[in-house]
Amino acid sequence: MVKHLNRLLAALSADDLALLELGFEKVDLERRYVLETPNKAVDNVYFMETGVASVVAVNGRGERIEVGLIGCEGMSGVTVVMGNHRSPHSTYMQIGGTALCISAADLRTAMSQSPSLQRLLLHFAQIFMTQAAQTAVANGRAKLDERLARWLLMAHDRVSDDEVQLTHEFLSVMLGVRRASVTTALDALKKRGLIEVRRGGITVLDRDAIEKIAGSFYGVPEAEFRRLIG
Amino acid sequence: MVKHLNRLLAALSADDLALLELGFEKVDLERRYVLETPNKAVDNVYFMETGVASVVAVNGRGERIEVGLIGCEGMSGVTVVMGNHRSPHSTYMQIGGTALCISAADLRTAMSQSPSLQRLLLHFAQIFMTQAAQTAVANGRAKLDERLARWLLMAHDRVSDDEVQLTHEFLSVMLGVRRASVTTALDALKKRGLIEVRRGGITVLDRDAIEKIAGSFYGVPEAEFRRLIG
DNA sequence: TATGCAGCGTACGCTTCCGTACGGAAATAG
DNA sequence: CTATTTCCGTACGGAAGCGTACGCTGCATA
Repeated sequence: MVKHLNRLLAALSADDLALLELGFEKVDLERRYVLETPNKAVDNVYFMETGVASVVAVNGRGERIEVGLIGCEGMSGVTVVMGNHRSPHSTYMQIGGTALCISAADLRTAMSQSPSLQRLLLHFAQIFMTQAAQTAVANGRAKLDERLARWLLMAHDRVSDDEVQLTHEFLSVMLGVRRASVTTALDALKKRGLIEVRRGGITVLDRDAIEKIAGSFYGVPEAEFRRLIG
Repeated sequence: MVKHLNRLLAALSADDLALLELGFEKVDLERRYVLETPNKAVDNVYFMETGVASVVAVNGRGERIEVGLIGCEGMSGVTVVMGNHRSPHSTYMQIGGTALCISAADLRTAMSQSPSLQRLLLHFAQIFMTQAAQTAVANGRAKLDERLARWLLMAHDRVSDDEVQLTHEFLSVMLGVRRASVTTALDALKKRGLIEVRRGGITVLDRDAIEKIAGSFYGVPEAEFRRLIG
């Protein structure tokens, strides 16, 4: 039996997995690929294998900011799990990768047939909600270097090696700050030898030290994941 | 038949309501009363009638900040609806009031007996999640006056008259800023004639103008509520 | 090999909000 | 009625991050 790269699928029973696998299609998702559009029905749900997607909100001034991050530990389309068809946020790939795609209709059917499947996906929805809440905490209370550290750790958790491939520009959208502020903050980490910065990529060198900077702004949803899914 | 003050209960069918009403107990909730404690099992769930409760997170420095607001449109214990027993946040009364209280166990039983009840409560959970996400947006992108306007509007939606009873100190915890910053920001609104400020209370005089200040930082979860629950 | 562009480093004045703090006014208790 | 506590108004220096902008560099294309 093939082990799934996606940690939600890896946690499912063989029966529940079988319910989903009929509808699965493996897809490549390039950077900037749009998984969900605000207030439009969600047609497909993606169980990420590699790569990272962001859930992003836009305000009235056209400014964007990230409210959630999804990688191999999760899925897009949490709204579908909650019995809904759309959400006010957009979701797109931040770092390219692959995923198993299933139609929202097929997922709904599978969930209605298996309480244990529904249970697991609802648990993930709660973790995702906790992530959004902790993002609110970080945005309200943390300094830029702490928020940057938090984001790097969350991204690091979701990539296979130590390299996070993205530009300062993208990162600035995630954090809701200027591109120049990101450059400066990254430079501070670089000078302390905690990361390596290249054009279009950041390599994590000293994760422990970065965790110290992030402090309690990192780790709450991650602990919930371990508790609820394992 | 008695109409329920709580808007979730008001939206339920007679059958679903009957499932819950056996377990209900009407309770008075004073300001500062704690409904949920971080990482402890949730014993009771409250369908608010009057008053306002806050879901609050604490960071490693002991600073607090609000991630969600609950009034007559909702319930505490969203975590129970998602099939869980606890959450990393605390919930307590911000403005005293009354609620219908039901044990988490009874709520779980009722939900398992009625898919339509589960559906409605899940819809509320999604609205609550949207609120947390929008709080992240506001904390990351909005200026203090915008966030204050947003909070006043959300509180105003949840009280019967135009008076919101709370101190600057409480409000500063909600917004995650200094008490003095709240005083200054309120003063600016007062000078424009949009609110009246008294010791321990704020009266909304010109809601439309306050909505203009809040801009798109207010209204997203409210629209979701209308769409999903009505 | 030249050209263009996306991405990065840096700089400067400015705004917002913080940390701290002091004093006065309104409510509450003795 | 006095004492005490809670709450509110205000002030000042300072830090963080913004808006803007200019120039350099690595990579891709022709």
